[in-house]
Amino acid sequence: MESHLSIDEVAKRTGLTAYTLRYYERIGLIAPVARAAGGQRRYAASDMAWIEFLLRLRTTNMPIGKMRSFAILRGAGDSTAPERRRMLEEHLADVLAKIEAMRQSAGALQAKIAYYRSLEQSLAPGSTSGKGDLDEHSKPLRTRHRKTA
Amino acid sequence: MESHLSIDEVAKRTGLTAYTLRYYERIGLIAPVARAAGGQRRYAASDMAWIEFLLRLRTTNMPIGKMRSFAILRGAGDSTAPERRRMLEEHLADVLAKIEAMRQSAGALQAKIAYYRSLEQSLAPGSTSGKGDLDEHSKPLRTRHRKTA
DNA sequence: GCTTGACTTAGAGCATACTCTAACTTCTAG
DNA sequence: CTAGAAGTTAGAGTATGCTCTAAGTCAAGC
Repeated sequence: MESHLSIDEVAKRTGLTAYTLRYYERIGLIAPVARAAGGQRRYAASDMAWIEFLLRLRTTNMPIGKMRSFAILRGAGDSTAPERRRMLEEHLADVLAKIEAMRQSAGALQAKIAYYRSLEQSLAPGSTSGKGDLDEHSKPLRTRHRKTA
Repeated sequence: MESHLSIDEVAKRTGLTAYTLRYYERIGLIAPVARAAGGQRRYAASDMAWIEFLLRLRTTNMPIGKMRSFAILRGAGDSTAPERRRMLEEHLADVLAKIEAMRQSAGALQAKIAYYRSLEQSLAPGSTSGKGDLDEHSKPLRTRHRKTA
């Protein structure tokens, strides 16, 4: 295990930029990383594991503020494990709901695409029936955004 | 069909705020809505259908800029249908990829939660073996963010 | 006629998440 | 020894997506 990666190495491996890695450290998402002589960052394997976990949270749209809270709890020791678990459970529920919402909408997009295809069929050859306004369908929709918390 | 909803009605039905509805109209996401005497907006059923479609795009994280492009093509008539279809197909591919990424990460979260649970088991009763640093696992990760376009 | 309340507009302000600049230091190679 | 590449910091700037304010208009009720 190479427990001494430079910031550029880490950037390459994680897909984050060096800017972002420093930013995450500044705001407390990543604990202060070890330094080589001269002050350069040297990332340990444990730093990498944590960053990878952060990226999982980011992939699932956890806001940075919550990631920070989580990071702080983590820094406070094992006694915060239950609270961290609860945070993850809550987040997971959000994630699963979001996945389901996206699946639904992906289905609607597929239907729309199919509709466009059939429309192109009836327009391309020479059917002069081109006077339908398009966009005649959509299933009911239920979304709620504001003041739901 | 009540083809004459006020902005507040539409806000209630869509979960958007009146602010957001006006904003969407201003930036060209929604075509200028019909007005009652006095200038007040009156949304037709077709407006509602379009807004619901926009919400599908939003749910699937399409940026407003792309929605705008789509809206403009739509306003340009049926001849732009093929291009719109291509846009949707591209977007759908993104969405499916995102869903898969989220599914993966949701799995990792579940594993983490299970880990916390077992940890709590071994910490709660009175096992004084509480000196493991936690967080010892994570599967490989592959993400790419910058300069991939 | 006057107030009230819901609407209108243009434009300012805010939250989130980076992204970059400026000025400086330090390591490495020739 | 010196040039260049790569790193450092604090802080400014940018993109996105709203969200709200200020000032004004309009219809309806008292």
